[in-house]
Amino acid sequence: MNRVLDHKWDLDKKEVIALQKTLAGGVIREDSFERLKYIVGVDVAYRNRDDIVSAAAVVLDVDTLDIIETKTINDIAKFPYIPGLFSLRELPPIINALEQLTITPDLLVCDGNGIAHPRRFGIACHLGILFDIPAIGCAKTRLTGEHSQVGPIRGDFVPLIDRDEVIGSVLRTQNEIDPVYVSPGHRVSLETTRKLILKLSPRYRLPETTRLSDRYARRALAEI
DNA sequence: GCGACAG
DNA sequence: ATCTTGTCGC
Ligand SMILES: [Mg+2]
Repeated sequence: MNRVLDHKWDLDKKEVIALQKTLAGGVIREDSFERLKYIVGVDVAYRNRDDIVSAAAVVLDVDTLDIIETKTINDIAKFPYIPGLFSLRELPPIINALEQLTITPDLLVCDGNGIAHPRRFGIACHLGILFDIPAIGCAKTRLTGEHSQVGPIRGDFVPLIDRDEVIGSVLRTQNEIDPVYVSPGHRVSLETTRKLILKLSPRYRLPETTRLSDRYARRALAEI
């Protein structure tokens, strides 16, 4: 698969924020896709000792959740982790892994937020925009936004709100288990984002895409 | 200035 | 996210 857009990555904090504000204008928050058959989960594993990182892209069939294709790559971290600028650290290796895939996936699932971000441009938006492919984000903890308490049953959810705007959902994927924070990344609506994450999380708190990509990335890092 | 803060 | 020893359980 190939990018339809690219930009400089060697930027300082100030430049990244400016870039996010510019690219955020291109994010599409409504459903805009033909089909959602092949779903790809992406994640990165880190080794602090030498800053070597491994990224994995795992393609699943959305209906059976069977693994269709997987690719892993090794790289070096070139940007620190800064809340709000997460995509600059994690996206380079992820893009590298995605470009190794022979299949062009219909949906990108990120381990982090989409528009549930201070500038409405989390990692799922950034990745979705670069490939112009539908994307959604599923974070384990909150970055920004407020919400009321969510019900205890799988499927229960409450809106995540920031500055009078709904930016995502706090979704219970398993009964009695901590909820996740889901938000649109690109070309997917709030409702479809919830429906997809729920479908991808039939047995565990996190979607299979996130669980598998995390596992493959760590396995690759352990081998070098 | 203080507190918050995806992975 | 990673670091980090032993320890509990199947
Ligand atoms: Mg991760």
